[in-house]
Amino acid sequence: MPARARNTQVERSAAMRARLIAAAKASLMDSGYGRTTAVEVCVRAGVTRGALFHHFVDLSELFAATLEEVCADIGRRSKEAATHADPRHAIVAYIETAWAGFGHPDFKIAIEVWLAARNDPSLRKELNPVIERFRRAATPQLNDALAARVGRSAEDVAFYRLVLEAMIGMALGRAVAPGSKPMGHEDDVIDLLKQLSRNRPNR
Amino acid sequence: MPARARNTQVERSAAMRARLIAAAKASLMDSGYGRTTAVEVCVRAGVTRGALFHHFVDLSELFAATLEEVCADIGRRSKEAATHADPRHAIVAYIETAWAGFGHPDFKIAIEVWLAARNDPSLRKELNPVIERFRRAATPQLNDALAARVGRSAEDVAFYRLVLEAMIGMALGRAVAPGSKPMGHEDDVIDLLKQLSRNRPNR
DNA sequence: CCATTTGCATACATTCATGTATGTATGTGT
DNA sequence: ACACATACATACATGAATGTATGCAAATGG
Repeated sequence: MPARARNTQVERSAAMRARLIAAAKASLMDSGYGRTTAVEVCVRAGVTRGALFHHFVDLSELFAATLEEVCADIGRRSKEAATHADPRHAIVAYIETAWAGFGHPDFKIAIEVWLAARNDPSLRKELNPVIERFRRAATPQLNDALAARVGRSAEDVAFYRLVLEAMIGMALGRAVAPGSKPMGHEDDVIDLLKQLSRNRPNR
Repeated sequence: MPARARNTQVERSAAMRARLIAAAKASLMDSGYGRTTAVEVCVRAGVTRGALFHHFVDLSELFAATLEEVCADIGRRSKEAATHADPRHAIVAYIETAWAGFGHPDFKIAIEVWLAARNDPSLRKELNPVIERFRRAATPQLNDALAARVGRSAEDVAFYRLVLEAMIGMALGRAVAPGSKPMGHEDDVIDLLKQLSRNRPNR
């Protein structure tokens, strides 16, 4: 294949699509869903709305793609963190990997879109597959690999839920804080969770 | 004072104001902030927008009044629950009273408005006093009565934060669930928290 | 090298929500 | 009873956001 002077058309197209998604993420990050309009996204991406509606038939489709990317990021970060996690305590390791995902500022994007989907039926329909996949992945009864890590007894599952809900609560707190700044006590809570998990009756 | 055949003007005015707030709560509850418009509220209240803008100069003002009422409800429910709570374990009692507030479906209304305030500067300005009051009330370092209940050591505060964040996480989960239905594991998590608090090193 | 597709911009039509200005009837104080 | 205020409705002006239809230049392929 001959060396091309410029990028091929499909490459630039994919790059534009990625730029639009990145712009949507940025806008969601610091303006929230309510103010993430088509023009807002396009201004950030440096294109007109023509470009946007060429790549996405709908705003809902753009948001779905955005949520998908954010979820993928969360998963990737968690996976990457898992390689460094404490191998002796499965739950402690899980806490670290999960917090690598939920504790990241980008999780605010997921919250924004997710919450918005409740109201907009079109958006909800578009987001449904992504959300459902995420929900299944986070439910020990439906995800055996997860159950293997966090345990299967009722107490284990309850503790797992506690960990998750606390993380989500802190992520929400960050999302509503001006500038999405982390609250002061996040690390304290995570440390406490690890400590509690170490002291739990053995499985 | 002679018995009046009809309500006085100010009474009916206050009733109308209350009806508008109730309509806003209902709309926020099942349509979310994004779809809670002036017409939506007024249709539910059975009046025209003239009535709304007569009682509230702004939509932001309506939302502020709504959030204030919801926060008051939460406080009232917590206070009421406190009379029934376990008197032997302060933290256990606190968990019960707090969950009486956060666990109530109406908390979704607070989440909706609160999150929206991040984007809308006018709304944020209007809501700021209510939010700030709430934040102070929920911070042991700033609320001595609370500190007396949950403890003052670093570990105590961390545990208190864990309780709170988990409750908020569950409230959010309920808010994004279709129909705002409670998730299955809420009571399990609350029970676990109580159990954990009983096993904590004494203060 | 020409025909066609692709990628994006421009312009338009439509919807919808806000806020304001104005009108009116009913209650209220003197 | 009369002047005035209050409570709400009606009508209007404006702005913003969406989605679509159209236009054009560049890339692709036969």
